[in-house]
Amino acid sequence: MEIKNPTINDVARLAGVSKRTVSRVINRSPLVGENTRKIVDKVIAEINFSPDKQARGLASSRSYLLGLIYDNPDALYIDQVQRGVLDVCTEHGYELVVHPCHSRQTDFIQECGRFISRSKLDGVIILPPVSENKELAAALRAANCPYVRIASVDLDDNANIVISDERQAMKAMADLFVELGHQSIGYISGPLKYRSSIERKEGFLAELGEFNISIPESRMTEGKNSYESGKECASELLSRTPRPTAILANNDEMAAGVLRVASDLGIKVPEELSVAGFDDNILASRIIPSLTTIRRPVEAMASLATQKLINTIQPQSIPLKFAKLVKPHLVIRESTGKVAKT
Amino acid sequence: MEIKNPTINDVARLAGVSKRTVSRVINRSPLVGENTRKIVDKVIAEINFSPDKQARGLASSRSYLLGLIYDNPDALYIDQVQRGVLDVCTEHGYELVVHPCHSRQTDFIQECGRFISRSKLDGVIILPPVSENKELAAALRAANCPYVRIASVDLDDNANIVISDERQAMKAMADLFVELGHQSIGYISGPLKYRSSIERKEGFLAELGEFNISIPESRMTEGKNSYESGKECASELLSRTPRPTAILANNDEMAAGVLRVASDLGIKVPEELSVAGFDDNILASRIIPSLTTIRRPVEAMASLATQKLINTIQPQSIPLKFAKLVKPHLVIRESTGKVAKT
DNA sequence: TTGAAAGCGCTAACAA
DNA sequence: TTGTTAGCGCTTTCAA
Repeated sequence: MEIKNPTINDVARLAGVSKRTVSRVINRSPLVGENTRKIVDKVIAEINFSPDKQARGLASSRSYLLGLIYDNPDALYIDQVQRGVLDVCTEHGYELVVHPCHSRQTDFIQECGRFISRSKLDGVIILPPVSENKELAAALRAANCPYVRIASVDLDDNANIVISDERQAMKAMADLFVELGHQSIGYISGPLKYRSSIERKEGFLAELGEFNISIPESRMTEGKNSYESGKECASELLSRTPRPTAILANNDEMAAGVLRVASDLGIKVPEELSVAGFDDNILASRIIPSLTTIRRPVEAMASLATQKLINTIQPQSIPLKFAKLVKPHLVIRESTGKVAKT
Repeated sequence: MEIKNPTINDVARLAGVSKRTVSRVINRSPLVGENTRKIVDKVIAEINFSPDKQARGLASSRSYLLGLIYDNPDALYIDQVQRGVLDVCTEHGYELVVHPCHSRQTDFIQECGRFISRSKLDGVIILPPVSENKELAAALRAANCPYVRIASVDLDDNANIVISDERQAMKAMADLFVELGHQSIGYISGPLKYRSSIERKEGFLAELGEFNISIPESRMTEGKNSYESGKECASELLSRTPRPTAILANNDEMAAGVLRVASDLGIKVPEELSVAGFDDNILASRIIPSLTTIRRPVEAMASLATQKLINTIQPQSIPLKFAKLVKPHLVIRESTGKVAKT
């Protein structure tokens, strides 16, 4: 009792009702008789009908497509996000269209706009660091395009953002450094044009301050979050006298750069130098010595963001305990140890 | 002279021609007068019109959506592929929908079918190791869904596949091992249910054979391509007497496992043990010692696959020198060295 | 609670 | 070379 490509008309005919009624059943309208609904549902199941997205979209000006906008070189992070997003997407009949972009590009905002309009995306999820871009958010709001940002600072309404409390995580990292007895600490920040870099730096410094430890300017450098820049910053910090006994980098890539420089200089980690990063990317657990770092619940954040987005698109479709803040946590491995006794 | 949401009707009216003619211009039909075309193009530019994908799709039963099917844990690989695909996609007005899947799942084929039909994908690109799945390819062919596979062995028509010549690359790796003087070599293969694992293994062994070097069964293990299984296999191989002076793993993840075990056992790399992998993923260049490995031109392969796919969907749209075979190449780093003199 | 009919923006037979 | 006219499969006024 199957039909090749069943349409709403087939269902209507077979169920002995009108198209309109079938449409109501599909869209869970409450204005359908208990009995009628049953009959229609039965036919739908029998001929294995599922509504055509394009037709639906054309008629209702929706696409059932969500977009993912990012300008982030960390492939592992992207991959985890995609999986988290897709989990929720498929569950609710949405599909995910990816869009790596170049936020430095001059027509970046328009370019994103074109991306959204050319496929009539129902909404987008924006990853850091693009998520910090005010202009983009403003353009999206102006274009009436639902969006959710994933970020590390609170820069939007609850419905439009998922935040990881990185300040709090850095506090834990500072506590660890203190506990291990480090006083002479080097810090490699991310680009300070990003709020997240500032957030992490401030969180770390503030907590150290609680223990009356401060980091002089000469032991703070600004990196670019890349492996290469991690190496450059590490070379600089490790040439200082006295040499820091510990270095914290804004991410694992740069921390890997620190490990490399230390190895080249014959400095033993963690005996002579403790090193830590942020992200817990694949490197962190594989590198030798394995890296103490901070892990964000990336997939969970992505899922939450997607739920919020879908809830904006079709209100009340997902009953949510809409947490806004997610807690990263410290992962202690081999690269950190007690400061050497003098 | 802009219109809020210009449609084909606006263009037709303003250009003083019929809808049909505008449609012809949009679709580059040759059956349009030189003059008419100019006028229409001018109007299109003036009011910034771009055809609605959904409407187009509904009418022509196409979606301008391509799918990416994979079941591969290497995030970096996926990321590179996505970028390669998107490069070509956007250029030709297509969008990319991602679909990580579970090929062990029993209803895997149907699940992919649903993915394709629910968004009426115009075609899909399949990554290894799913790309080796015969059933999937057969189902796609039966469903008349254009596809291109990325693989390491020739298992389809030229139009449907892009191959990396991994056998050839493994030959180069074997040459290196021989050149460095290794005779006692350990090998960690990938799961031998995958053709690519077999291909790499055979390529390596065959070339060694050319130099009258053979690897006894006791120095060959079958890994699962994971870091953990790399560690297990390495423990096994390194407990053999005499100990191998070199170990080649089917991928970088497992090679990283070998480095870890060697480090734990106090075996110096490369002085006492040479190690090499395959993939050149992010680990390879960051880990200490950095890993000798093989790099495939992943982005280029992905772009080529996409061009082939689009060419299948709309014949002759891309003039192509349709290469089928792509050459990976050896990347020599710190983890390999001359065998220790006895 | 249900149905008839008019589109959504585009493509594609068929004519002219 | 160009236009007329139906739809594609669905949603949605409006009326019953």
